Amino acid sequence: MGAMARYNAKESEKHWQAEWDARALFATPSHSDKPKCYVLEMFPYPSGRIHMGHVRNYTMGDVIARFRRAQGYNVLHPMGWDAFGLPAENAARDKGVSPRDWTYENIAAMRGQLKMMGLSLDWSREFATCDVEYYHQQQKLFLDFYKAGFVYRSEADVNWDPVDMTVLANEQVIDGRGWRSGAIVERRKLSQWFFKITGFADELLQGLDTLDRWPEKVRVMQKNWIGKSEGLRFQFTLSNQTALDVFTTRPDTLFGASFVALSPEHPLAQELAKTDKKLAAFIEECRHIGTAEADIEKAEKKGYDTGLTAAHPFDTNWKLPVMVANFVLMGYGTGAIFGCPAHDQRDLDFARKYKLSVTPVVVPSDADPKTFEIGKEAYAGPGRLANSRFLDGMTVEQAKADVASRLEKDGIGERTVNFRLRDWLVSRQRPWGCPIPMIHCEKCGVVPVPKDQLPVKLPEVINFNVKGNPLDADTAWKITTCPTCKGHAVRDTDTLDTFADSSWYFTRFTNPDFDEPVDKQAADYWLPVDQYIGGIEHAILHLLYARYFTRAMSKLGLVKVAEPFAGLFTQGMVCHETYKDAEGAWVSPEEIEKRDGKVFLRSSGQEATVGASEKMSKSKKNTIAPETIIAEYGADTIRWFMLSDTPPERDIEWTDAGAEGCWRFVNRIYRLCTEAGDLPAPGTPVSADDEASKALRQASHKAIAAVTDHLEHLRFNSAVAQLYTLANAIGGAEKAGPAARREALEAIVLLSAPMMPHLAEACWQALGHSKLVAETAWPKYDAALTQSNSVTIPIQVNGKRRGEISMAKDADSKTVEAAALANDGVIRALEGKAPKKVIVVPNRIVNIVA
RNA sequence: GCCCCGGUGGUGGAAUGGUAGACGCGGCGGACUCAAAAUCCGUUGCCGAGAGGCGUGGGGGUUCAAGUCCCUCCCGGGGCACCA
Repeated sequence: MGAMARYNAKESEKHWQAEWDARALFATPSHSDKPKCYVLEMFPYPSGRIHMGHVRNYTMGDVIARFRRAQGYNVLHPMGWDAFGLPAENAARDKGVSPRDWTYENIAAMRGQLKMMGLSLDWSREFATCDVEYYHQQQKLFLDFYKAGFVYRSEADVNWDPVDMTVLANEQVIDGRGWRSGAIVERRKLSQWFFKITGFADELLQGLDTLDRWPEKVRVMQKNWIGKSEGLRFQFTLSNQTALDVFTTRPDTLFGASFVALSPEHPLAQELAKTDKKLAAFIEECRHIGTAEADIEKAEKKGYDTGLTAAHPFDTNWKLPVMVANFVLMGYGTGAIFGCPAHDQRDLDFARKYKLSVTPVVVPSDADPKTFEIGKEAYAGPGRLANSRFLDGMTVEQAKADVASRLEKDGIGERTVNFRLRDWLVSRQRPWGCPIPMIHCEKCGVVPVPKDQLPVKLPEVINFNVKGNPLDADTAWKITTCPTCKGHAVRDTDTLDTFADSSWYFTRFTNPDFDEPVDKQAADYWLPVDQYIGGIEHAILHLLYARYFTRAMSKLGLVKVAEPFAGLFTQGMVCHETYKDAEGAWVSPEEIEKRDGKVFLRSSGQEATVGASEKMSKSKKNTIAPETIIAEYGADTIRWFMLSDTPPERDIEWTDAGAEGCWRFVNRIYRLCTEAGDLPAPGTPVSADDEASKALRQASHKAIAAVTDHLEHLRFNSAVAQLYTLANAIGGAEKAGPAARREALEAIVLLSAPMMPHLAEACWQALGHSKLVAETAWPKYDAALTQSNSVTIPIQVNGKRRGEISMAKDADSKTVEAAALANDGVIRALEGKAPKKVIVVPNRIVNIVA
């Protein structure tokens, strides 16, 4: 045994990364007899540096990729860059650099940082969405979608900055003002491109049921977002002889109606406001309550009586007042409703305020219809109809169907399905995105760019010293000829929402060099992604858009699958303590030091206050730079930290003490392997001859079984705990034979390899192997060795633990019962009483009922 | 308001209805050292000298047995929101 050698992570990691590269171990072959496994993490925006969130995300993905590779799968594990978007434009404007150069420089820097993490990525497939070749293929897809009728053009509101003469993204509008100019933002109508995602609303909803390896939470969020509701659309005839369309999901409550309400934005309300100043003022008031004040006014239901009445469809003598109400949304249904206060809380609040009638028409089964009354709470549950003429006695479902059928027969109603989901507006008036391959001709109108004239490339130089969209101002780029009539025409100067870029990149990874968007053979082999990993913040939009794209592509015959991600995992955030100085300004972790459980500023020695642990963010100055940690301890330590202790779906807190603990463990494994003493040659068969060897062998095989199972289920923290347990067993097994010790050491190296791949290679070499761990199969366990042949069985008396006995495994119940009753603690607890009943659960527990 | 998750030692967290607190961090005691670091050994839910008692947010229930299942309430986090 030599002096304790410390593991030189820096040198070792560089060395093994070079070895993996030299053997191209992670380049995925296009043909293989092995089963496939596609592991993917959400690709990053190239901001310039990786952060702890990336480290956590990519570590988890890498563990799965390496684990599956060792298990004999053909693994695809690619990486790329979500490279279009606003930050590059901002950098270009602020620093005068080209967005292209800025982006590619950031990519180079981040690629270097990711490589330092030792991720088993197939870098040969790397691309950025701003690569001409990628957006070229995306333009072809856009044209395919257009041809198939998945794309249409329509007017839509945009945020317009009248000073900068530009369209703003929602996040660029702060308190109603442009973030850069400070000008009050106006709403403007522009002709915009839409993807008709609503055409797939039902499919996208039903598809959720097939995604059994998605978090329930995400499926619920998507379901709510799509927001399907089935109901009835029908007409009221108003006192001014016009017809008013309303939508309801509760046609059964029609006899409980006490008013009809319009959205303030409803055309009829607008029309009436022209001659009714008070109504105009009310509508104006509603408009103001819009966003910020909504919280203050906190949902007080308000209305205005238009003086019109609506005739009840089943009794034309029955007149309902027509109100304009602030809680009716124009964007949902028809923008008009009938109110049934007894069975809808909003309607009830409204009715009480304006003293409208409240008639219960659905009575719960445990209530008496004669006396059932509505107080402050509307009743929305099941029951039988009452006060409803021909509907009386029916269930809610029966009454819904009956009303719908009658109104359909009368020709004034129709059953409809309503979705909350809207079509996807994809036009962006921005220069750093995928140009929309369309041409506007004075004579021919909107004409697609013929595929053989693609790509529509972004200009080499984008001039930001203009008002508005640089592409629009670039006449040389914009002016073109019409592909149809050869006449004067201009290009569409909008680019696609960057969510489009990330909606099919995983498909492109299956063959990124193909000269069409999709190599069907490759895509059909690799898709769906078996395990997708990313942040919960993408639970709705990115994942829904990607699902939509895949379905649309599937309809076009480009891919076989309808659902792109068979398995989804959403990891938690990385948090850190926050610090503030005496003035209340945020202070970064590097600026403080801890002494005697207190925190002081390094610069002044002043005491600082410690705040809650929060998501690492620049604004709260509580970030830790991954490269600093890697430089200090190496990539394996930071990877191990990210996997330890905290379940992967929860938020993890970065602590220095925890990082040091991880580094100590790295060294402990290294020492166990390098100071193992004499071991038999690799491959020597093991037999358990003595107790100590047998115990160690059992520990090894239990660990193999447990770690394998935990990794299968992404329980990284539990896998980590098992490895600590095995390390403890090896450390305490001086008496075990050399063969059993070799077996245990090899197990711990192979099992920890997906998490700490560089350390594993160094240890594997120290154990005398010439092949790399990255080329070595996952260890197998001997089931006989995962169980001991004697078991400790606790004995309870009346459910309280009073003793324990050691028994042979699978000993028969009578023997166990006799031993239990003979136990001292049990005898004491029984106090001479005879047991009434003895429950023996084999190998687990005995409970004596006295 | 509705829909999801959560609530376990000082702390992060384990636990197919069957020994609550595995494993890590931290603490305490010790060994080695001139000393420190590193390392190693022991110990560590609470009360109690001990026997023992009490303990998984509160209350109730099912069961031989409940952190786990059921009811109810409280607290924290997330999502959606006047969606008719």
